[in-house]
Amino acid sequence: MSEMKKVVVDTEEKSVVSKNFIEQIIDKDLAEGACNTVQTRFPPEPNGYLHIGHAKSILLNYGLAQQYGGKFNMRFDDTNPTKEKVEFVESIKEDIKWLGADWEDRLFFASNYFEDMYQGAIKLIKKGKAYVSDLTADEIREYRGNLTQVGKKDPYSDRTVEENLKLFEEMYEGKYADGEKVLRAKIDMASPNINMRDPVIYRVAHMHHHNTGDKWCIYPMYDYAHPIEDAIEGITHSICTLEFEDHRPLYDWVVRELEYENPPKQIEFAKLYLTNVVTGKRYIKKLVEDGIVDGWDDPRLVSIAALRRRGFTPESIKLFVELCGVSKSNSSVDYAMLEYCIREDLKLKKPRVMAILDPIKLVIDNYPEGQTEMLDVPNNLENEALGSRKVPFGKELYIERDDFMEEPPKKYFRLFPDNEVRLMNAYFVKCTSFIKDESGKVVEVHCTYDPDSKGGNSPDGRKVKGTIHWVPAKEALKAEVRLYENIIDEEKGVYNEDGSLNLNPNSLVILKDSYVEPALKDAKAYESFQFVRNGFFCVDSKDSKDGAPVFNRIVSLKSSFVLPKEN
RNA sequence: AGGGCUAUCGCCAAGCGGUAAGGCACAGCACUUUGACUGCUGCAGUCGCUGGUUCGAAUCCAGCUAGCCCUGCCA
Repeated sequence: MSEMKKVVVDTEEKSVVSKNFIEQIIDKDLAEGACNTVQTRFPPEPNGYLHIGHAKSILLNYGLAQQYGGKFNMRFDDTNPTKEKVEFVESIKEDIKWLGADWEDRLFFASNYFEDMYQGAIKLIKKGKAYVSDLTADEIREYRGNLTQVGKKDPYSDRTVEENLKLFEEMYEGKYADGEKVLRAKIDMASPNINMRDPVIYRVAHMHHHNTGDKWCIYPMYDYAHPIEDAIEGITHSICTLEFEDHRPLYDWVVRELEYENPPKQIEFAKLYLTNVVTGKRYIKKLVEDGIVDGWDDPRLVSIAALRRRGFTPESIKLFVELCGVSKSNSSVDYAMLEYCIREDLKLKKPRVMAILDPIKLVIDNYPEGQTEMLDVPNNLENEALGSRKVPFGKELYIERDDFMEEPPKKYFRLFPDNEVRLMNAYFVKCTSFIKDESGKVVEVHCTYDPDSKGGNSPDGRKVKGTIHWVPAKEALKAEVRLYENIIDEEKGVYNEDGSLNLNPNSLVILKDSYVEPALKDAKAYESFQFVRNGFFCVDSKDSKDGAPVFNRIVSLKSSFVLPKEN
């Protein structure tokens, strides 16, 4: 795995790849002695599946730790039992491992710090910096004011330290019902930053917690809990997304009032958005419910599980995240960039095999009846280490329907009457005739081959312009192939005017009559290949059966060939 | 009495007062047993707008405009 070194000074070119703004902050902190090591973390709430956006955060945090010789923690931010589920902690761990971010022995749960947080709250109360309020949720909202109006003093904010201590302990003991009392930080009801208007830091929730069971019935709020979690773990740079910028004053307030040494620093960056994809939980939920996708890991989605199933690799995602960069401006990265990354990762690593997606039969009239030759075909011309394989060749083959035209337009150099092309890795072949059915559809193409051109070159030195791929009709394996397009209709954007998703009706095309080389019969789940001229494909992990793989197209190959429009 | 943040090519993104990096996309040429790959070439006379400071401004100052975020006992 390559180092995530950013300051690559190419002595030849004298070019310098500059650091992103977070690296610049860390460099400065290190230089000024604000910290002498780097400790980062990824702190998801276990309330859903991870997606490509999370991958950016994971890889950013992990990469920074690596780059600075620091450490990376995995931490579940499980401070709200009403939303969290164990099934998600497992899937999240699996996804992060797959991405290659290694937390070593540092797997933590915010819930393991509940005692520290409780003690911290008592400390705040004793300092006169927190109080118990009896206001209802509605009243708190009302007292808070709004964007243009300052808040009003909470009538309970003048309770004595002793009274607050007693009340808070009673909250802890379970004397109060959910919502009856909260603990508030005493800051400034007139602050222009609404987060500072005496934020609630503890609420009552009589609920079973996946980690702490029934031990607690009061739970800390994110704004109070998060800085404590970071401080306890010795996090130096607490990296989160832009929407938390307004929370930073509160983050700093907590760290300061609780008097933590080596206070962690919160840094915010812009989330990764991709064009033409859906990441919203409720939208995906609806897609699943409506049967439009077959689950959270449907290959058209961009959850980590979906990307994995589609055939993306951790390396490709890492490359993608690096190419996207890190900044503070909201942006939406073109899906084409992701496609570039997976092609880039796979092109030298995977065997290039032949598969016919939409078959039409090709008969070589002068080829001996019943003869089969086993051709030795290199797996990847650009990577000899991948070796070679045997591909049977015979009188009857399948070729792509697109590779034959009765009346070709200009610049068409595939098969058409009287034209000679090369069958990849095999022979030159010249089209002699074709057969149509009653409806006029071509059902069979006939040709003759040049026995001297075995391997794909003619000894007389004549050239052909086109090379097409094929599969032996008898030995080929019939396989289901699934072609994908963005689930969103690219022309009109993600949402319709009524807020519904603007779905692409062609996002999934299932081909039931495709043929692949016999060598692919035992391909295993997640194994991927380049289907020459058709793209990169991956064996579906859900629907493949032994000896009957189903192939997902990960991405097509680029192509500058466009068939001229009819008429 | 609103606050915070952002704005550089179609999409990302460097740039940190000395005269617009790079990647993706796109286009063209060459090569080609993948119309792929690879190689080469092209692709911002200008940095949201308007003023100002300066020998010099994307960079500093002022004012404006646009977009995003914030009024959970969610994270």
